Amino acid sequence: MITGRADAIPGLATAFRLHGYEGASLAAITRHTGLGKGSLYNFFPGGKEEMANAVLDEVGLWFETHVYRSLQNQDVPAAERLTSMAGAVEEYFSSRHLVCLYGSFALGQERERFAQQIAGYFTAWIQAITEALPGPAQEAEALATDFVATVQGALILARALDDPPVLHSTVARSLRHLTSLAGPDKAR
Amino acid sequence: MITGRADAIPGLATAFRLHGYEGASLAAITRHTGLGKGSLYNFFPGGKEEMANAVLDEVGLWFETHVYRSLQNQDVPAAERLTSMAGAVEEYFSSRHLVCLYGSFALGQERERFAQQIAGYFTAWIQAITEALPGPAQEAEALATDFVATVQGALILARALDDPPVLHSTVARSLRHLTSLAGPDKAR
DNA sequence: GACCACTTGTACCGATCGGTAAAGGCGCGT
DNA sequence: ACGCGCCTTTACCGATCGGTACAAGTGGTC
Repeated sequence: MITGRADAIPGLATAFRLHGYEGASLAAITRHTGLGKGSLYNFFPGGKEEMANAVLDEVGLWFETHVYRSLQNQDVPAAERLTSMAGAVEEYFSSRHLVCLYGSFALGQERERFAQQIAGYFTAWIQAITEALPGPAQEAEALATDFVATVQGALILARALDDPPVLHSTVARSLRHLTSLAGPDKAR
Repeated sequence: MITGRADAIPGLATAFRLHGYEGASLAAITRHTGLGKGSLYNFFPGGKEEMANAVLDEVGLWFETHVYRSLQNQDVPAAERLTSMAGAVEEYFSSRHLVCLYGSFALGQERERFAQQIAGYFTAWIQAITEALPGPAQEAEALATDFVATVQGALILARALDDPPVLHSTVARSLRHLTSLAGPDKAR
C-alpha cells in the first residue's frame, strides 16, 4: 500500500462510472468504496472534485502505460500494435460498465471543471495512434481521430442497445481502417 | 399553440442537454423554461420523468420526420440522401450544444428508466440508414452502425476537445464510407 | 505502558433536492 | 357582470445534498 488514497480509487471509479460526476452522491461513494465520509475527506480533503481528479489521473496513467506506450514499441509491426491496442481498450471498457469516464465527464456540465484533463486524455490517445501510423501526419491524425470517436460512440451504442458485443464488432471494423493503412504489405 | 406543454419543451431540452437528466434540477429547469414549479407540475404531473419523456418523444419525432423520412425518398439518389442526412444531423447537434439527449441518457444510470426509448431511437436511426444502402443487409447494417457510433463519438470528442469543427470533419469522413458503397452505380 | 500520528464513526451544518398544497390571478364564454 | 376552468405564484414538506467538527479508535515506536 503506497497511500490510503490508492485503495479507494477503484471504488471511486465505479461510483463515478455508474452515476456520473454530479450524480455520484457521497452516500453512493461510501457505498462503493466502503469508506465513511470521515475517511474520504481525510484522503481527499478537496472533496468530490479531488476524488474525481484522482480517478481521472489513475485512468490516464493506465492508458499511458498500457496503451500509448505499447503503441510506441518499434519491435512489433504497426498493424499488430494497433490491433493489441484495440483489444486492450475493448477489454478495459467491457469490464468497466462500458463507460469511459473522460467521455462521461465531457458530456456533463462538469466538463469545464476538468476541461484540461479531458482534452489531454483524448489528444494523447489520438497522438499515440497517429504516431503509429505511416504516411502524412494529417491523414494519419484523421484516421486516429475517427478511431477514437468510434470507440466512444460504440460505448454509447453498446449501452443504449444494452448489447455489449456491439463494442467489439464496431471497434473491430474501425480497427481495420487503421491496419489497412498500417499494414498494406502485411495484409492477406 | 397546441398544448401548453409544447412551449416548455425547448427549454426543457436545453436544461437536460446542459445538465443531464439527474443534474437538471427543478431550479435549473425553471430557469431554462421561465416557468415556475407550479406550472411545470401542471403540464407534467409526472414530474421530471414525464418532462424527460416529453422531450425524448419530441426529439424522436424530429428525427423521424426530418431524418428517417427523407432517407426513404426514392426520388433522390441514395448517396445524396445520405449526404443530406449527415448534414442535417450535424446542424441539429451543432445548434444544440453538441449533445445528443439519447446518448447522454444512455451513459447515466437513468438509462434503465428510458431504456426502451433509447434503444428505439438508435435502432430506428440505424435501420433507416441500412435501408438506404445497397447490398447485403448485414453489411449495410454494419456500416450504418459505424456511422451512428461515429456521430455519437464525434459529439463527445468535439466537446472534449472544445473544438466544434471536429464534429463536421469526423462525420464527413464517416459519411464517405456510406456514399462510397451507395454511390458507385447510382452516382452521377 | 505512554505516546503519537493516522484513521474512523458519528453528529451536525446550511443549502438544495423533487414534489405537494392551496390560494389567487387570469381569460373566456355566457 | 358573472362564474368557471386553467394557469401561476407562493409557501411548505421531508429527504438528501456536499461538507465540517470532533471525539473515539487504531497500530506502530520507544
